[in-house]
Amino acid sequence: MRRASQAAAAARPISRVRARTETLLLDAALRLFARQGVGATAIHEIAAEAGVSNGTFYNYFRTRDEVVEAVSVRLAERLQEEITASAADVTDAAERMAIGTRRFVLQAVRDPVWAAALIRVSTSRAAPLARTAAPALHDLRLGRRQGRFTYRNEVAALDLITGTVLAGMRSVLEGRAGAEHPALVAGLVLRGLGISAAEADALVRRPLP
Amino acid sequence: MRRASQAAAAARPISRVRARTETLLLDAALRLFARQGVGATAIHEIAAEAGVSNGTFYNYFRTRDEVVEAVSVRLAERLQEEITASAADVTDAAERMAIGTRRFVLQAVRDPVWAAALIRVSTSRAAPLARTAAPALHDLRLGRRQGRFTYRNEVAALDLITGTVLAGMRSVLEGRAGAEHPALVAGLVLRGLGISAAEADALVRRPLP
Amino acid sequence: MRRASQAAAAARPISRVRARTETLLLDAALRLFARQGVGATAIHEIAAEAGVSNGTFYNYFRTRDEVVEAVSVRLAERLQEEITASAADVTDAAERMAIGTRRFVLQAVRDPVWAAALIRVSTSRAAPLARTAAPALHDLRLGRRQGRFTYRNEVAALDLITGTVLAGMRSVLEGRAGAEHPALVAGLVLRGLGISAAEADALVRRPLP
Amino acid sequence: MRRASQAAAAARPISRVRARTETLLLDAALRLFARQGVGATAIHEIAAEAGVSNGTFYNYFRTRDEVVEAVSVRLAERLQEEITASAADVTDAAERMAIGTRRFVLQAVRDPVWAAALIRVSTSRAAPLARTAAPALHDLRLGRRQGRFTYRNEVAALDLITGTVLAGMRSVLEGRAGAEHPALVAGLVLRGLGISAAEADALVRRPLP
DNA sequence: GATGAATGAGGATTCATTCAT
DNA sequence: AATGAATGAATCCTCATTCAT
Repeated sequence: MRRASQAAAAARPISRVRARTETLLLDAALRLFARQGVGATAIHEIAAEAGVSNGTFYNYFRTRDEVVEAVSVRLAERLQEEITASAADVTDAAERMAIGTRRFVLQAVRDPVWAAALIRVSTSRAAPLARTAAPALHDLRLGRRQGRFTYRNEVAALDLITGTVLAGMRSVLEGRAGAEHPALVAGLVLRGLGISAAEADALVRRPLP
Repeated sequence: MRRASQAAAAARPISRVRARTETLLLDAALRLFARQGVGATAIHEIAAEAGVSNGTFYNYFRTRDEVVEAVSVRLAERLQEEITASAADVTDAAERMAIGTRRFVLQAVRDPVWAAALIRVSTSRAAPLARTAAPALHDLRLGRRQGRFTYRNEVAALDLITGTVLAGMRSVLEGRAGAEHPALVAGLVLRGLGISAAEADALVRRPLP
Repeated sequence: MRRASQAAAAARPISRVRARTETLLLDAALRLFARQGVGATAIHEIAAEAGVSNGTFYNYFRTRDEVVEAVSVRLAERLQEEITASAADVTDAAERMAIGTRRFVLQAVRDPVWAAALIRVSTSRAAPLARTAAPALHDLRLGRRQGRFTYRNEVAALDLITGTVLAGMRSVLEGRAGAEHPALVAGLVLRGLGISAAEADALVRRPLP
Repeated sequence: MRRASQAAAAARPISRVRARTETLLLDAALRLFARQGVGATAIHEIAAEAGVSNGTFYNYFRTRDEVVEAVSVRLAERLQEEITASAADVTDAAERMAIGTRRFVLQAVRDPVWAAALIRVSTSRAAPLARTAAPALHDLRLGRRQGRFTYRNEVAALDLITGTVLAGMRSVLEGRAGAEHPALVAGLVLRGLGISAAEADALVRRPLP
């Protein structure tokens, strides 16, 4: 991030109208990606869903990939806030993990559109997954340092976490899961990371912050 | 009109030529799905890859979804054989699970095309996943009856198994994983299902049958 | 019609099987033309409707136009028989016309498939109309010689006859007409040709031969 | 956001450009339907004839049937004007009929493209015929109330009028008819409706308004 | 004679993108 | 900033026709 670009940005403050239209477009894209998937969503549909004209889209994004990218960033940002807000002052890695995994699956219950978009986007592009998984990786390492988690390989442990959580979200979206699903999924992940069954149970029963 | 020909006509014996062309098309589709994903593969590409003309495709499949379906079935069938052959006379559910999960991830090492296609297809359609997961479900239930696995919810346990294995396969395909990955992934899954770390380690070290 | 071709035909008498398959194909084509129109009927549909394979069609007709032509001829031939048989020994042109026009419209009641095919074919090609109209033209001229019909122009008079009869057939096919329609249509045509209303009425009430 | 623009947006004011392109496309379609028939006209031909690109067509019509429908409406509209303008202040139904039928056939002489399109369209779809025939039906009923026409059945009488006129137009288009054809056809129709030959002759000789 | 697999030209349709207003 | 008309490449799909068996 160079000074110059910052200065340029400062020089032409984004107008309120422009910001609003961009939000309309991003929200529309997110809804459609969730509903129909990334590949099946046409640009004119996004424009129509946002209530603007076809051409307006191109005042904001140059290509379709650019919207997909922007939507991913937006999804990731919401995640970050989610994670940060939830577990800011929790220091035990196991507890952090219990919170994070449950929040994700819970979010699929609360905001299926968001969850569907996350799944859709994360299966269509490899990049954003890394971004989304960053906090998990952080807690994983923390847990090992704290002697809470025992695992031989970081990549495999991340597979356990991200794979199980994503599958859990899908189960929620497809109606196979009950209200307990966030806790159940979190419990299995914790056991996989070496937490005893009893403690895992206890951890996932604590109220979410 | 002889009996034989009548019977033959009723059975609609698929001609050798027809069977061969269908195989060419399915193999071509599988390769392309693996390489580019389902959504990004045009029908004329499949035809070209199979070395037949554009129109020939439509003598075999009516729509693109129909090929996707056929490819999934084919992938699932290969799995079934794989699983069945590998663990036919293993009775301990934990050992069966150790075999099955390792075989899947190992298969991603050995046949990346197959693995990529499986991942691509399983994220683009919900249906075939159930088919693929059937043996896992069987072993899961068996393990509970045998007192080997402890889990509170079947759906969540399946999320653990399928999610982790799929993520493990992705890690292999994307070059993040080493030669041990099949065993590592299997070990984490077993621990998640309640097997002790020590025993899980032992189970995933046994040579594959 | 040259001797040579007759001799040739005699030399290779059309096999019973061949004649039968041709009939199957022509009947199938006629049904489909009636049902869907000439333009919307694919050759493989004709083959399927006839219960033979795709390629067999081409053992009988070289192009699609050839079937259309053959169907028209067949339609015209049936007409000729119809007309000839019905009015063979009727000498009064007005009565012949009363019979011919009624027979056509009546045929639409009795064999809607035939009628629909005739309409479909006669609007898609100009040629067969002339063939079909030949007997009407003959009776028209006869009537003038007999002093029964008064009209100033032959083309216009033919327009009256063929136009009204075709429109009458359409009304029958489209369900707008009752059982009396053949007689009603015939009566109007006769009056148009100069027969008094009273006599026209009497003529179209006579039983058909 | 001003009132005016809101109202305008609600009314969706068809832009001048849009209206012009639509006219180009409709005119092009009409010419091609006349020249080659409805079924033999490809959409890219219409676009080319109109001088616009292939895709532009689809900004105006969703399917080919939609253009056919639009062309029929357009033809029918022109008819209405024709009829209305010609016979606005003629009260005698027989005279109105003499005018209407002659105008139609005359129009085939003057604007063969229009006439060919009308014939092509009216034989390919049933619906618009009703629209076109509406004025004829009106005059028919008027004539019966005035005691000018005698006919037993309305459907049959309409068959006489529309059938004969269409056949007359075809004769004109196919070069079988002379300059008198409009009057000749009209005369035959009138006689069919019960007008005496002498009076019919007189009526169809009057100059057209 | 019959079969049906293969062909490929041609038509229908979609959609990302440009641009003048 | 927004509009929406126009574009044309790309894809899907159909179907008449050929030909080896």
